[in-house]
Amino acid sequence: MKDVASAAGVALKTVSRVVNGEPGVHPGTAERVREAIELLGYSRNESASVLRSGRTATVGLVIEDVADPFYAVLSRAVEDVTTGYGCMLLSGSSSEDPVRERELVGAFCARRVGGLIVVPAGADHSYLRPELEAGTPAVFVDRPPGPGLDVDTVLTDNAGGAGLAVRHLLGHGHTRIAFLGDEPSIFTAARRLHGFRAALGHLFDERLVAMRTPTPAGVRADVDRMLALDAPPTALFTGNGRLTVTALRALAGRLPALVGFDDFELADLLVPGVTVVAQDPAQMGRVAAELLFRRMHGDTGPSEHPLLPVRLIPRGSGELPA
Amino acid sequence: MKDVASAAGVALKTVSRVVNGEPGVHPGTAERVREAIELLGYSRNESASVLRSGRTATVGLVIEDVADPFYAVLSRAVEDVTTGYGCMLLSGSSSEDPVRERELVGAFCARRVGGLIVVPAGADHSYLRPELEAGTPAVFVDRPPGPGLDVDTVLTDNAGGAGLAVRHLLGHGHTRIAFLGDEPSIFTAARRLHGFRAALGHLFDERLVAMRTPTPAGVRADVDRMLALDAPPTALFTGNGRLTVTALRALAGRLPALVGFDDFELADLLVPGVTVVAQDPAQMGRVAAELLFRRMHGDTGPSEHPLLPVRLIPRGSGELPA
DNA sequence: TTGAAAGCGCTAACAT
DNA sequence: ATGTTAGCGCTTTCAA
Repeated sequence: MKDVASAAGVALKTVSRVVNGEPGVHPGTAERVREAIELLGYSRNESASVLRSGRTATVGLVIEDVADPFYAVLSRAVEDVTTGYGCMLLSGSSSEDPVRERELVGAFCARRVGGLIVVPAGADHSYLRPELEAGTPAVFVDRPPGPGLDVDTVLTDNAGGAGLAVRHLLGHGHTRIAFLGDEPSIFTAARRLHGFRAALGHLFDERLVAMRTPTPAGVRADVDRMLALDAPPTALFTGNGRLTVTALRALAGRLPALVGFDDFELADLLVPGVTVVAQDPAQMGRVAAELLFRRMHGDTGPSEHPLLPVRLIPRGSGELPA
Repeated sequence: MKDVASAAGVALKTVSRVVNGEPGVHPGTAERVREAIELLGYSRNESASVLRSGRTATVGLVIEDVADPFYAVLSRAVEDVTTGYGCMLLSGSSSEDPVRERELVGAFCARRVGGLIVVPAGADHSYLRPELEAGTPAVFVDRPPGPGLDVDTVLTDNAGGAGLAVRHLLGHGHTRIAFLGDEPSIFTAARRLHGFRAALGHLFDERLVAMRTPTPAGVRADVDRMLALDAPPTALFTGNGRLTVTALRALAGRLPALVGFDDFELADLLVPGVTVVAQDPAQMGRVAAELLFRRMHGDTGPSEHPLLPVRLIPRGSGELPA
């Protein structure tokens, strides 16, 4: 910057003004400065800028796994909003590991991000309190924070969606409906089980519930066990997109009626088409990012907790008769 | 840091030593410092550290679109390697826009990333030369840089893969094979067309080639046109994952034999299963990231250009008779 | 083993 | 419209 200033024959501060688009610079002077910048290949040192001004133009995003289409789409939506506000996105995958989640948040805070969007893996987020009090806003997405933390959340109507699926299957004559879900320690899995159970009422049967990390072998074992029961299920509700796909493979032709939570590409091209309760990960990302930017721009109102709706998309598998 | 120092009764520099794990600090002193850090909730200001030391512990990744499974998986692989080296990942989607690509690279350089991994959207990368000369290494992935830039690249054997697909279809008796590809200005699309043409030889027919951004309406129009020819194609080669899926929808039951470039989830569950020439985006990300870190660690050998192999996965659609 | 002082590149605050 | 000065929080260099 010093070099640019002397090349353009102006003071340091004038270069700073041009670089930051601040008003009060003669157009001719600005032009000379820009030429010098071009000539010298100057690029502003963001670290120095952040250090001095305290402003970052960067937000941090912690998700579970970018390679998961759900989070990939969510990431893209967050990125688009972020870009619209002239900011960059730092992001990382926690792989469902609370330690990694905390490391990522720590690394983001050390880089003085202006705000955080977090899909939490852990159940205790008290480590975030100092940052929140220091003025770094955070929005929790898909799952709420641990107890005692009053932050904005953007969640899906998990229980309602599960209820939708169950009522759809009941309406097609099913009374033996099984639930395949992720580990119950995961918030969304627990909420979906809750909605499933509530909608089934007295038809709920403990033996038709299996919850675990969806490995092919594990899901196959669960499916085999259930199909071998005296009164096997005639319908299946799968608690997330990965589970739906894993279950379809495990079923291998023995397909009972099936409704899955989460939409996925090609669900319409399978035979039969897969009926799903669809969330909108892009909307989730957009809503969370817009909320974060409102906070970053000084909105100090009470914390907000939008609940995003889901919709059932019938495609065939959920309309098979009992 | 100053507060921590006075709380622990030591000098600033000692705190710095502890924070950075530098040797030559009495264990007892270090412990006192750590307690003070814990007590005050201190977290190191990365911007100040970068400003002074010049080191960043951050790398930048420019891809086309995180929401695309191919790039999502590649991102994750890059992230994993990056994390292994104790670094963070800044990433952004160019949406196939050269201007955006350049903006992203500029933003990363302003943040003084230690290195860049770029899936280029543009055809001119001379803007990168100052950064490269300033010592920021770059690795180009999936597509090479514009002319005149001597950087490492990690590419897939696009032409070879297309040849593999064509020979597979020829082997099943097809002589009228159509090619649906992305815009020819995209490197991979051009290379795949090249391989397709070379493998077909005199059987190549201009009328059986359509290249464009794969919108549902556009692909449908192409497919309809080709199927209406006097001598319609009996087999189809689709030039990337998105195209394969879009074409499957457009075909809607009128499926000729089909081999697609790029594997995709559920390709095995469709009926018939979709035969593909599979790339390995995770390997691509890993190879590129490892190469970048070697450069960041001072390897100044001649630029490298690994060509990643592909493999044909027969699943049914590519084995349909002519 | 520990500390003091200088300065990284920039912007805020205050001149001119 | 432009310039001067101080200092952001850290690491480097050198000294004790």
